[in-house]
Amino acid sequence: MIRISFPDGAIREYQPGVTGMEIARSISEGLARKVLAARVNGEVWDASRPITTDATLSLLTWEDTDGKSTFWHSSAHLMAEAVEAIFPGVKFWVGPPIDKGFYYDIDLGDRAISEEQLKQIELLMSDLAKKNSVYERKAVPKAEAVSYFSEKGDEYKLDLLQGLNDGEITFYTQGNFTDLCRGPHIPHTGLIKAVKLTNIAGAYWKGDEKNKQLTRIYGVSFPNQKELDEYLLMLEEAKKRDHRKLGKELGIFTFDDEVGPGLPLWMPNGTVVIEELERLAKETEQDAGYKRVVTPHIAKESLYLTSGHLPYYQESMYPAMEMEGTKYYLKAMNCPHHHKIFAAESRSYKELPLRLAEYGTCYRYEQSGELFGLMRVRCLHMNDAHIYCTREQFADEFRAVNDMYLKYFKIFGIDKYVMRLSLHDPAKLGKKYIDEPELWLETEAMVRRVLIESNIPFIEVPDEGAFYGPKIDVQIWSAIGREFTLATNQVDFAQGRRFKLNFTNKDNQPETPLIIHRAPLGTHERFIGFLLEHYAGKFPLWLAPQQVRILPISDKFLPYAQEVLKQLKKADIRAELDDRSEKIGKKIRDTELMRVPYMFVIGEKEVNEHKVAVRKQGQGDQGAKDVSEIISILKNEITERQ
RNA sequence: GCCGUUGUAGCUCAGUGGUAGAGCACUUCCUUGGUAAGGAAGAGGUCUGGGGUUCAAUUCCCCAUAACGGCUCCA
Repeated sequence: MIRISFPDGAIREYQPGVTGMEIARSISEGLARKVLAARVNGEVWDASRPITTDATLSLLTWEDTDGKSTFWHSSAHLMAEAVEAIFPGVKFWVGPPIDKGFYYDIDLGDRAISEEQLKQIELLMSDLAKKNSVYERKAVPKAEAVSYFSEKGDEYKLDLLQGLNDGEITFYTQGNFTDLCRGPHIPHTGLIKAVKLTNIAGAYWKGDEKNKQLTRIYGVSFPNQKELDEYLLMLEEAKKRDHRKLGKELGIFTFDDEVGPGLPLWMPNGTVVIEELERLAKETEQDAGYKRVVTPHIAKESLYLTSGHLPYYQESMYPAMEMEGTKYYLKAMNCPHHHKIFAAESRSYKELPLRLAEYGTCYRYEQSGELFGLMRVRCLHMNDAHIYCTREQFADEFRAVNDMYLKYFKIFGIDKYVMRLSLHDPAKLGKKYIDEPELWLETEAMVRRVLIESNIPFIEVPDEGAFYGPKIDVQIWSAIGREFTLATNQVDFAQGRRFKLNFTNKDNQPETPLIIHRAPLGTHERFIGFLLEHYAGKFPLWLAPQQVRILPISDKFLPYAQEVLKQLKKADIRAELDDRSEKIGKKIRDTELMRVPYMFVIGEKEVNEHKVAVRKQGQGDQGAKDVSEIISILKNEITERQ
């Protein structure tokens, strides 16, 4: 007998060779029907795979992340079976589960899949699922696997096989489809009750743009129709939060073909948000000892040769313009300009840390296919600053920058993000990374220590650093699930030297400062795009382009409404008067749709009592208040940035 | 940049090988109504741009361009 330990601590004995499914059945039929896979000694297995030794066991269902992944992986195989039936002779690359669903990369030869055919594949998948085909696992000697795929002429699977050793190669077969696959899989196709193929896209083989492009089909599947319906509904809801849609509806920004792709035009409402963000940044930076600077949008070629950005990033910069025989570039980053301000005067250690801040305008020639609403643009305004400090000052400065991030995130209620510490790869020193092995290790350790001491959860990723030093990125996700770096905090021990920056230290010796690049609010573009989605267009009062709209019930009350408007403006509250001859219901609806936080309804009663009927966006009538009283409430809410 | 899809009024979208339509928005008039759409009339389009096929192209084909879905990239 073998001893099986369960997650609840129970230990039961079974015959050697018992399967996860058999154990499930011994517990209850209901459980057995739900089991998708089994975690045996920490490894996810087919529920049908025999267990021969003592083991810990968790039975995985749809409720488990690994259960879901297995389910989607099996769904990818089911899709492949359907695709192969409709397009005989296609070749498959890989078909993994992803965050929400699965995909399969397919070489269709010179064929293409139309939307209708996608529907057809989806229908066939449902039919095939109903056959309850079992996913059968078979261990195959490498030679046999190679000859199988050689015969098929499948260079993709042969390529996969190259990386595998004899003895670890398995095939899975369900219905008419056999695939080289590590597994595991769910018991049978009948568990897949609802399928939706979401989109078709091109994807480079092995993710390398030099390689051939395969066709990728994305899909998602569920154990019942209800969950699929809910998922589709959720997607619809997410689309409503999309900053591109909200930005248009709320008059925040627009694009124009004649201006150019990726060059946003900020409309009056969006400009208000920009100005409020800048006000916040200026206040915060002033408190933190920053000094503001302003630099031009262009610079001579030599500046970027000194910085090292040319030629490495030339492709991402707008082409040079030539003036009197000299090349000028639109700036893609502010740092070289700031370094020149540092270099403009002789510096003493007494001046450090020197913190130079600028909402700098940068232009980057992002690839056309990369542009994405406000999140990825070609003209951006960075909440940029560079801190020049000594090595001794570094940790404190870095910590202060981190504290600033957290302060901002609290104001905006940002809690869904991941802090990512990007490190260098020692093998690429001198190539991708500046060749300063000790400085790398030293600064990485400093950064890591600051994060740990500040109790900030973070993940570490190797080989993602900037060429001049390690960095911390704050990763966020857009409404439709795309990942972006919202803010960045970077160490730079390279550019100080490149620009021959130095300060005179206590020993009267020149010393190169360490530099911190930081952009806690990222760029106006990405940050406002993010905020639109984060707030679903409902900006807090202090950020709202329009804070109050006055809604007279009839034209008779316009004079009093004008009076109230005057008082609001005097109090520096962004207010407008809806003086259209519309009914109050209509005015309220329009104001609600524009997400104006406060409405002041004015009728006969309010005029007589010298009040306004306050209505809050999304919350309805709040009762009548004295004008001066509500103004002081709003002023407080604005000042506190609630 | 690559693969795929799309481009019709300010917005959302119908539609057709014989020079175009709806709703909302806009203008004017009527209405003066108490917490999410009052009524009427009107104005508004080089059907993304350029070529081609055709007696005739917004519609079919090609190229360009932009957006969208991905891939790649992201200082």
